[in-house]
Amino acid sequence: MQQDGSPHVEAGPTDTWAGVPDRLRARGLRWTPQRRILVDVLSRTDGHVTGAALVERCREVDPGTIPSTVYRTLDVLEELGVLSHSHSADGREEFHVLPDEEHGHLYCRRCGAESELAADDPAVMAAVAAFDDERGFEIQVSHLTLIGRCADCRSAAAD
Amino acid sequence: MQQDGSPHVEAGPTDTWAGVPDRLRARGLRWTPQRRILVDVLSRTDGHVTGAALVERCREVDPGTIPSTVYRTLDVLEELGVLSHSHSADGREEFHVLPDEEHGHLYCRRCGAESELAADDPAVMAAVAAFDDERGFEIQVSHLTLIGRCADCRSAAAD
DNA sequence: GACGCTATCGCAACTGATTGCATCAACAGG
DNA sequence: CCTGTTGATGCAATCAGTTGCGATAGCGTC
Repeated sequence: MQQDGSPHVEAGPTDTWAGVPDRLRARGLRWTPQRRILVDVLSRTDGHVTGAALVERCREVDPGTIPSTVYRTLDVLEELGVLSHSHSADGREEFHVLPDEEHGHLYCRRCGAESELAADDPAVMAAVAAFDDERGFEIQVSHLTLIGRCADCRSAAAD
Repeated sequence: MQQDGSPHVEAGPTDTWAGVPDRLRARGLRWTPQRRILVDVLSRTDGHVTGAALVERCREVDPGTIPSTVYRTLDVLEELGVLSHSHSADGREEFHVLPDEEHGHLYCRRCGAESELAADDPAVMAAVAAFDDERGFEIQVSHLTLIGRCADCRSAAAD
C-alpha cells in the first residue's frame, strides 16, 4: 500500500503524527497504547481544543482513559513541539496543533466574541516588533490571549 | 475622631474602600461580615494576589471562611470596579487592586521571570495603538499576560 | 421595633487540572 | 525469546475555582 514509487518525503501534517513514535523513542521515551489514542485524536483535530475535551474524546475510544495520563502526554507532546498550549479568556487550558498556523486569540469581555489572531496580522506584528525593540522580549504568539472590547461593543457603549 | 475640618474629599485608596459599603447598598446589594473581612484584606493588599491566597488570608481572620463566598464577592467587587482579575502564566486567577496603576504582566517561559508591564510602557502603548488602529479593538491592559522569552534568555539560547 | 423581600451564605457536589507513589509494561540488550 | 531498567500508567488525594440550592440574614419599609 505504500509502494507509490514517489521519492519525495511527505512533510505534511500526516507525516508529523507518523513520526511521533520514533521521535519519542529517540529521546528514550515510550510509545504506549494510551499515547497512540491521544495522538490519534489529535491528528483528527484542527485548531484548538481544551484539555477536558481531549480527555473526553479519548474516553470515546477507550472509556478507561485517565485524565492525568492525557495531561502528562500532552506535556510530552508539547516538549516534542507538535503542539502548544495557551489559556483561554476564562483561564482554561487550550491546546493548539502546531501544523496549523501559529496564532493567538482575541476575546471581547462584553459580547464574548472570540476570534483568531494570525501571527502575520498587522497589529500582532506591530506589537511583537514593539516588545522586541523596547525590551528585547519575544512574544510567543501561540500563547497570546488578548482580552478587551471589540469595535462593535465600543461603539455600542457610550460609557 | 473625624472632625478635622478639612473640606476636601479624600480620593485616595483609603477612601475607595471606605466607600464600598454605600456603593453596594446603592445597587441594592448588601454589606455583610464576610464582605467586610474580604475588603479589609484587600485594603491591606497591594499589587496582585491569587484567589487562593485571598481565601487563605480571609481564613486567618475567620477560619470559617468559605471559598465560594470569597470568589463570589470578588466578582461583585470587580463589577464595582475596585479590582480586576487576569490569569497568570499558569492560568490561575490573579487579582489586581485598582487604586494601583493598571498593568499587565510579562512572563519568560524559559527562566520563569515575571515582570510588570505598566500601561504607559512604550511597547504596551504601541501594541494598544496597533490593535486600536487595525481592528478597533481596545486591549484591557489589566488582563494582559504576555508569555515568551526575555532578552537574557534569547541571547543565552543559540537555538 | 417588627416585617418581608431577596441578596447572600454555607454546604456539598462537581469541573478542570496536578501530584505522589506503587505497579506495570515498553523496549534495548543479551 | 527472556530479562532488567526505568519510563508510563492507574489511582487516589489534592488544589483552584464554580454551581445549585435550601437556609439565613441585611436592610428598606411600615
